Amino acid sequence: MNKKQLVAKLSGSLNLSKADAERTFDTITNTILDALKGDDSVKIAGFGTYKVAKRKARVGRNPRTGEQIQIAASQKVKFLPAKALKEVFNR
Amino acid sequence: MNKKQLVAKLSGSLNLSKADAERTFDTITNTILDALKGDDSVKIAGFGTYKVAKRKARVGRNPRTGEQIQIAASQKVKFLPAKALKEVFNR
DNA sequence: GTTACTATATGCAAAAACTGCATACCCAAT
DNA sequence: ATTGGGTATGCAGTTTTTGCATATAGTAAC
Repeated sequence: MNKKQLVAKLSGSLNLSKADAERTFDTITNTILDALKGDDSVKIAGFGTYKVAKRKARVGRNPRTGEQIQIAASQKVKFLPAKALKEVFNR
Repeated sequence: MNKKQLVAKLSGSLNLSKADAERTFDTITNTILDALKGDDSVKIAGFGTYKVAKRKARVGRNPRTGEQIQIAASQKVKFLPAKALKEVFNR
């Protein structure tokens, strides 16, 4: 499912136009993003937690050539599924 | 930020009552969940992709006793941040 | 207020992710 | 409808993450 299909479904469920459904959805993702930018994690009970994880610089390797490569430190958004979410897929 | 705080923010941004904002939010997470249950991944352009990843069975360990334990195969929801999302935190 | 969930901390084995890069593919926006 | 761009895949080898049991503390939900 892509964003377009998701918005179409929401449009029906929420009784909104597709444009409004998309605006609503974008507002939510942007709100989550802003919180993460502000160095905050976002916990959604029953769904999961979004966190920004810091990755240290390290030595990697080009799999083609085997050449060693210095990899800079970075940050990535991690999603940790909540208990309820795990259970849905494991029973 | 927790769900309550997120809903409060959305209530403002979307000009909805808190109850409606929460309903809207829950509808979205449920829609995503349903898609994942249906063995589908959910791609959200500019944000990320939710996938169900299969984890193989493996050997674990009780950290208290050191006793070895067989861990069954399982599934978990993975979130892969989109390029745009990574760039926000790495520049 | 009471119940439920979540984070944490512990040691350690094995799975999985990460790196560059080219290709194929699918989506999004023009 | 076309095209540009993000995304998936495969490759190997090293780094990183995962998740086991369990109690406690803190937070959130109802």
